[in-house]
Amino acid sequence: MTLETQLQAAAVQAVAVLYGAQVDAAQIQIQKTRPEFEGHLTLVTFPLLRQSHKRPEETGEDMGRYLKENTALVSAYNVVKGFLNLVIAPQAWLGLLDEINADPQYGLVSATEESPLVMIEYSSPNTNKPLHLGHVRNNLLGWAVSQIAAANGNRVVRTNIVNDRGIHICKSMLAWLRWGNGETPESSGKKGDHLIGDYYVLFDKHYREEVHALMAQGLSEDEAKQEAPLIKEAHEMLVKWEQGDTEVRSLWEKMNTWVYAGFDETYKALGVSFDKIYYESQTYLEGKEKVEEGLKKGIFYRRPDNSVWADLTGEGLDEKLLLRSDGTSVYMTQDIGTAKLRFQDFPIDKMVYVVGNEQNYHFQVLSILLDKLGFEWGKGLVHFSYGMVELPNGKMKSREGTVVDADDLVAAMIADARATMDAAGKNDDMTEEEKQETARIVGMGALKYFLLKVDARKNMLFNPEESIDFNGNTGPFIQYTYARIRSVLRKAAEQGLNVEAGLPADVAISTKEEELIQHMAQFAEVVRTAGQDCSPSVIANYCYDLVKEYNQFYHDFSILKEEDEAKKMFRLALSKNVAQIVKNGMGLLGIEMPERM
RNA sequence: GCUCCCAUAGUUCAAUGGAUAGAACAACUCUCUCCUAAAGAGUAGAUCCGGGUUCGAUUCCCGGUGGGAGUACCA
Repeated sequence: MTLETQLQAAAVQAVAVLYGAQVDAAQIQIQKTRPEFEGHLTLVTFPLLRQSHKRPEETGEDMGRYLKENTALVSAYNVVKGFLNLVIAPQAWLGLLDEINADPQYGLVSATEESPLVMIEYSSPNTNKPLHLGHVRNNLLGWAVSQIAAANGNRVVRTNIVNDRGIHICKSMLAWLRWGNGETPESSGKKGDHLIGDYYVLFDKHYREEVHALMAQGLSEDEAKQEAPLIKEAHEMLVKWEQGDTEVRSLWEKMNTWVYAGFDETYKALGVSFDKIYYESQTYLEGKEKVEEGLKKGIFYRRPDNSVWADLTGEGLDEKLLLRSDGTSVYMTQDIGTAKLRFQDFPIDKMVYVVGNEQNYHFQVLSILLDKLGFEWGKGLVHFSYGMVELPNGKMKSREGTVVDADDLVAAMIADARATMDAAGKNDDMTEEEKQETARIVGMGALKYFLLKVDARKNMLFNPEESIDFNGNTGPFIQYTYARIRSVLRKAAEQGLNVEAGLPADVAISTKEEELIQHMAQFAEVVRTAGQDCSPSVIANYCYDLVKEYNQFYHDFSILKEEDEAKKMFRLALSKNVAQIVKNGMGLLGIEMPERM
């Protein structure tokens, strides 16, 4: 139990005894004491005035006296206006550190058989082009959210819905047939997803030429876009695909295989994985069935042109198309089908979709539709909506060639980490493999931390130069502190000091050390709140704050040269636990910690 | 047009309705005989505008202004 919750409980009791009133624990506001005042934790008395019928200062005095006399937690207090500053007793700090020290998983909760099952969908790529920076944010957020959910005692199923069918795939296929000369990943030396992406771009280039030519002949832009021979051919190919044409299907399968091999490499580099992958080619028919079912039940209606719609004007939204007049399915139909299959496969309690905020409306509608169709978790589905990643010179636009490719980015980050390491020259005794592995951990740590420290909901700016900065609020700064602590602990072990043996029972601790323990203990609460809000950025900023605080502390003295044996052991234990907590926290974000760097 | 989101130092980001709005980067000063200086200490610098709600507002509500997204028989 954290200090805050213990204090809250005691304060509830105090109010009952002093004022004979019942208050909720949530009504007891505890916060960290501002540095300019004496104390560790501060109780805000304003919310209690209704119960005490006294002025804020008097209420603070009453509460402070009660807490000091009746609990072992508080050793002193002072009142400033409506704020009751509490000094926590040294023994309480030692007890807390003991608690943290005893549990390497401190703050993390494991799932049991009865835990809620949370399914998290993320990544969800199209198979016609390689992953870019926007996907990277999605993948890293998805992974972090799933880790945090698991650390909050949920059973987690990570899932991916691959958009492997549709007109966009046909465009790549057509371009490859026409201009590819049988090129393969092996023959070209390109990653499969990049190869297919190149043909997608090639299609677009020729298609636009055709459109321009037609417009020169007097057609309007819309007409030209529809009448261009290439797009007509792509549509024909899509129809053949739907009919199961063997030639088209086998080409489609071949090219998808290339793309998946490419994606797997990227996923591996990003350190993400999935428990269950769904493919739209397998779910879109299910969606049609479900829509027909809804039609029979009268939830949806058919228009004279044969298209099927849902009327959501009662919910304050528009009418939404579910099946085209030719009977083919749209995006929404597929998501309904995927939901159906997932529900068959897993006893889902909660569904989380990690998808960009440009689809807020889509998920608002999906939630209502799933609910109408009888999915229990439909109403409560969570759209974990994240903002776009912008570049200093504007948005990423594939047509303008301003897309940041995921693989290029990963390679650049690792190369840069390696260059920085080599320049620092502290790794001269490492083998080449060790150097490369450390560079990978640090480079990826920089990238992941940069993307995860920002509130997911907000659009963010990705400045390539700043992202590879290793100073300040960055992943490598945190990793560096970790590596330094590990170094100290190694040296301590060489001197025969056993840090694993419990804490010294009796040692004088400084104010800074108390604050550090307080900060560490907060980790449990941070993980809990981050889990409720699905918020990786909260974890990231916590790790940074803790490490920054430790660094200030660390420079005040030399641990291994400390004369007092008990103090030395205490400080080693403190350091060890800071490292452990930071490692756990960063682990939730998918960021590894190097033993050396 | 309609709907939704965002607005904080020069820049990138923080702040369950709480005390004097925190960091980092960039700028300017200092600190390596020292467990890893990829560090630490210091100086300067901000809540878009106007109302409201209350003990108290960056936070909640209303109205502006400025940015972004959605509004397709695309996915």
